[in-house]
Amino acid sequence: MRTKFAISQLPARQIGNVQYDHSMENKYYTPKTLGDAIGVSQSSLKRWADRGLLNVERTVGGHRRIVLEEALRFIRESGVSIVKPDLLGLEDYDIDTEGQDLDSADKLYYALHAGDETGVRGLVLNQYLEGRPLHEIFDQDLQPAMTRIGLLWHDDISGITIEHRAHDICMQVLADLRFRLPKVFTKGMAIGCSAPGDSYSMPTALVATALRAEGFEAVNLGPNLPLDALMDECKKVKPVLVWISISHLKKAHILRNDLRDFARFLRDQQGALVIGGSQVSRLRLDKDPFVLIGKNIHELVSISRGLVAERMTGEKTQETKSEE
Amino acid sequence: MRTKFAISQLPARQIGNVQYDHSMENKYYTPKTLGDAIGVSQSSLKRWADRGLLNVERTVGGHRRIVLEEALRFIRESGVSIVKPDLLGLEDYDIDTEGQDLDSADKLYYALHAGDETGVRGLVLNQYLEGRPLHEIFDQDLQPAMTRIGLLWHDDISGITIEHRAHDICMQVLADLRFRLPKVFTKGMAIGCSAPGDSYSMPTALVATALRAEGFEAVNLGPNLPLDALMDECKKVKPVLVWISISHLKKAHILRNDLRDFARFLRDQQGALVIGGSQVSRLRLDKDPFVLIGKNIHELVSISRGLVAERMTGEKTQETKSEE
DNA sequence: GCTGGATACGTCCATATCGTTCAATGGTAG
DNA sequence: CTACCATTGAACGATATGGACGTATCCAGC
Repeated sequence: MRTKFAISQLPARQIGNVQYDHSMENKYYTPKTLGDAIGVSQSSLKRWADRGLLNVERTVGGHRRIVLEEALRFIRESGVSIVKPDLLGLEDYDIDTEGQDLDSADKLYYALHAGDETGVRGLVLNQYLEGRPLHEIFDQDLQPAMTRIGLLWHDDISGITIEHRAHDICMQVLADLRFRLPKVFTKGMAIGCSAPGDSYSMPTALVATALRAEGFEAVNLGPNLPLDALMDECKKVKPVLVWISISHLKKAHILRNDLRDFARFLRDQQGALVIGGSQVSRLRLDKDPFVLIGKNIHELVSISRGLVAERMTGEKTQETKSEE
Repeated sequence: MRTKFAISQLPARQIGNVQYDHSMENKYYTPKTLGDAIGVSQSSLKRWADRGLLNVERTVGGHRRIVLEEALRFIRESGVSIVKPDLLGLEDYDIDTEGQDLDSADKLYYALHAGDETGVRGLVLNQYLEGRPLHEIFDQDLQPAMTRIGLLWHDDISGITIEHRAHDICMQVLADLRFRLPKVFTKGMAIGCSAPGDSYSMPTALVATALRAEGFEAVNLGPNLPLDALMDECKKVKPVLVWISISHLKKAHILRNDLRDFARFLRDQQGALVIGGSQVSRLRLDKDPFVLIGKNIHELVSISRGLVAERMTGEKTQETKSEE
């Protein structure tokens, strides 16, 4: 094992172009990564390194590189706390992962599986801060993870508790997220719920959160809402968009007709109905021109953008002259 | 008494590492920020920290950094008032009461009725920071307000949407609260859910939050959990306390027997079962010496304190391995 | 191999915080 | 009223922090 010293220039050793030193299985971190991970500025990190508090190696070009063990030693001995553990790859939910690299969806699954509330929050928040759209995180990470956890259900009785706990954690993180989103509601009102008889609360919460991120003033009415109550509310607030999530379906034929009518009612007051959820296909409403279908949250968000765009142009012509 | 505020999504500028404009991970506050926020000099803050009244972490260079939860705990327990809420990521908030004097329960009712999410959050947090115990806020303000809103249900169809919306807001505020509580789990593990067949999610969330504030590592398994799944989980984590909320009751006789057995099973592994909720009296379990009944959250919290006290004395004779 | 955007380099500076001392304030007991 | 004690906020020089600057390096994508 090669000795590592700070400050003085190390012998030329090309480590810059790879993040891994394959010969030693060492992982290097840049000052930015480590700085973000422990929540200090790069300036401070540089100063500490130059003072010898943190041992760094240097690339040929003079850039600092920090080995994982040294980063950990420094964190432990200096007493600084880790703000974003996942930046260091430290979220080891070692259930059946043998040191392999996990993508964000896998990490989320393991964190949910382990009931690690803080971990889940951190993972989702970081993804969002790194610029990933919420609908993408939801569609590609959160929902698959929950589906996967739902499958445990069949294997073992403990799968039920894991699923319930994961559900609770998701709802908490969603609430946290919804609250932290900038409250700029430029696109009008959106309102939604789960279909009557459907008591799944997560899908509709996901939609509400994603739509808030899109700039809608999204009001979530939660699971299992009678359609006439929803209609009554729509008469009052005139939403641009109404979503209904359908993850559990009892009386398909009744709901189908109700949704048809509801969509037309909304149309009359310049609103649109978007339905989604795992059971939506059973309703066979894909031919109906007034009922929009979002197969996932991304689609729903796309539809919402279309609606707003259309509304803009529609209002512009309406200002001048309204023609049939 | 002029501290009325809610939490703002726009955080204090320049705290710690933040380089994104709307920092979602507001981790640390500097003495200046906190001092300005509560209107005291940095000198006093330093002295309090040195005397151990306020827990601070230190940067490598020795500067004090305060985490938000600790700041809120200190504000709450020391009774200082917040002068500039926005510095802590809270925003000035005053509900429009048209001059009339309303108590906090009434204000909460109106805010919930109006769907004013920010208002509800502000009111609850305000009460909490003024030193009122969470269980008291829940028992005397939140639950009565929700009950009152539930009554609207009968008058008018719009009562249904109001109730759903209020429920969603409550769940959000609870999540927010749970997140802001200091995470010191000194009293052991607590675990709970709503009874099988009971799909009300709020009571069990209230309990989880109150128990966290009490120092339990409370895990909420949400509504409608089969008892055998709960039992399976209890075998694994050996909770000190298990709560079951019963707001809706179908097969009373079956559940009664199950709960009896469950309570005895828990007893055998040093745990206690506490049940509560509006339908609890129908179970007629008040004679059973092993099934504890908490008529409200305050009672449940009291019971939990008793349990811990008893456990302490019990362990003193046992002298098992001590923790660091 | 070349190239462009992202990132880090070294350096400088404004501001914040450090530990400490000291004067002002306010309550209390004699 | 005075003497005493506790608390507070302001001041001090020294140090720490984070951001800004122009230049240099890194590395992924072609």
